[in-house]
This record gives sequence, structure tokens and C-alpha cells, in this order.
Amino acid sequence: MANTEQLVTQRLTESGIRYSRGRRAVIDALSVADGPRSAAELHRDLAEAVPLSSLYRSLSVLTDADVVTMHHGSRGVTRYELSEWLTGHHHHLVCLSCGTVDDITPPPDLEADLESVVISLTVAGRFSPKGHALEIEGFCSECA
Amino acid sequence: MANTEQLVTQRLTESGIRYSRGRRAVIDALSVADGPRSAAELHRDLAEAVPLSSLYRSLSVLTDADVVTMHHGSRGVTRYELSEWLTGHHHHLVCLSCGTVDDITPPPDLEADLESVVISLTVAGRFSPKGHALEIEGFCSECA
DNA sequence: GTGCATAATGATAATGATTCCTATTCTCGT
DNA sequence: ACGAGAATAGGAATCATTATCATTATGCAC
Repeated sequence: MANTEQLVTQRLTESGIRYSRGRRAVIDALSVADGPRSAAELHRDLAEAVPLSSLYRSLSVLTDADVVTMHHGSRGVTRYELSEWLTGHHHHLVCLSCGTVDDITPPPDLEADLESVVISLTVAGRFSPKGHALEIEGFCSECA
Repeated sequence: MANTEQLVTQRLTESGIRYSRGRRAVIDALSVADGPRSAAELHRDLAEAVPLSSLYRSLSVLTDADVVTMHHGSRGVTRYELSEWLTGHHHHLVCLSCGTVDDITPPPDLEADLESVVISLTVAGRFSPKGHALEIEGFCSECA
């Protein structure tokens, strides 16, 4: 995924947003993560390289630019990950015990099934679907 | 749903938990809601009849007793609703604009499709699924 | 290259949701 | 009615997150 760098650079440039050292560090940390990360986790990973307040502001800016997407998970903490146009569409495995979240990408046929369920569920109604998220709750290998 | 009352009474009695005035008010408020409610919303609905601290404690007790289930939705606020064994299994329509969440219950065939997707996604792996939640994000009729 | 307008940073204060603490009140079984 | 344990209420404390603002860095015009 070496061109994540380029895609992000391009998107930020287009939006007139600087791709500063701190923001680059955030993107790098999210790039190597295998699931959404909370601000606290990122701060720990970045080992004080980015102060918490700057980290939050970077995440906010990057979210506005749609480079990063936020999720609201267990215990009221917000988790962030690279947006799907960078990583591909995926879903989440949420561990009920330790709270960690891993990405899972369904094979095309299953994803197609999901989409048709979403369409069927909203076709009758007054709701315009823009996206969907399937969260599978259970126990990860560590906590099983 | 007149027997929600009885089911809750029974469950709490079994657990040695009292079904006090305040807790009854919380259950009643959740019973008439058409989707998960935040503590703040409940507090507003209950018109100060239940102080915030008591409300939170009631929600915590009821969650522990599995009478109420918590969800983590938009903007980092926790929302609560009656557990699925009381209301039936359902999913959520989340409005990207105003943040409200509505319940949606799929017809059996669609729910069966969902379950088989979940099974297929986890069968290979080291993850034991216990439940699933499909959140459909979009715009409600108000915000369309 | 210099200077300037603007953007980004980082330390701290403020906010908002939630939890903890503790004295008082209520309830149930005796 | 009495006493033990449960529940309440109010406030203080905590945690995640956001706002403020003075300082620093960056990109661009000259």
C-alpha cells in the first residue's frame, strides 16, 4: 500500500491542507494498523511524538478531508481508521471481552448479499442508505 | 407489549434486584421509544423525575441484568434500549445528519441471509461470533 | 533569499458524558 | 415496628474530547 501516501498527499493538496510531519505520523500509524485505533492508542503508539491535543486536531482535520473515518465503539471511545476509498470496503469483528476491533473484508459474493439485504430493508421506507456497517460481536482468539 | 413488565419483573427478581420506582420509570421510557435513547434524552423525557446520577446507575444495573443493552452510536454518546430477548432481534438505521437511530426488523428471509453471511465470514477464522449488528447509515425522512 | 500572510502546533483550560463517593432513605423479611 | 441490606440523590471526580491562544513553521510573492 505504498501509494496510500500519494493518494493522501493528493487529496490534502486539493483541499488546501498541509501534509505536515504530525499528520504524516498519524496516517502512517493508521496505515499499519489492522483495525480502527483510538486516540489514546495512537498516542501511545506515537510515543509522544505527537502531543494529544495535536493528535486530536489532526484526526479532526483528516476526518473532515475524508482521509480518515471515525467509528464509535465500546466504552464510548472513538476509533479512527483510513477511509474506505483508501483501504477498501470492510467490516468489523468486535471482541466482547477485550474490546479490540479487527477489519474483515468479505469476498465479493457475500458483500453482494449484504448490499441486497440493505437495499431490501430500506426500499420500502423513507430512509436513503449511504453506507452500511456489519459489526460481528464475539470473542477473539486471545479471549476465546 | 404489556408483558414486558412481567418479564422484567421476573428477571430482576431472579437476580435479587429490586424493581424500584426509578428503574420502572426507565424501563417504561425505553418501552415506548422507537430506538435507543441516550441518558440525556431519557433524563429529559423523565422530566427530572429521576436525577441523572440515579438514571446512570439504574441503566448500569439494568444493563448488568441484561434487561437493557447499550449501543455506541454517533458522537460518542451511549444509547440504551431494551434487550433483544424483550423486543426481538433488530437492526439500526442511523441518520448521518441528525444522529437519531431507529430500529428496523428484517423479515425472516433477510435475517437468515444476514446470519449466513456472518457464519461464512467467521467460519474460517479464530473468531467465535455471538451476535451481529447491521447499522445502515443514511439520511432519515426529516433530513433527506 | 526575505518577508509576510496564513496554517499548524502545543500547552493549557474548558466542556460533556459518565462514574464514583457518601450520607440518607427506603424496603423487605422477621 | 426493627434492623440489615439495597437504593437514592447530590456532588465531586474522572475520562475522552474540544476550544483557546500564543508561538512556530510553511508556502508564496517579490
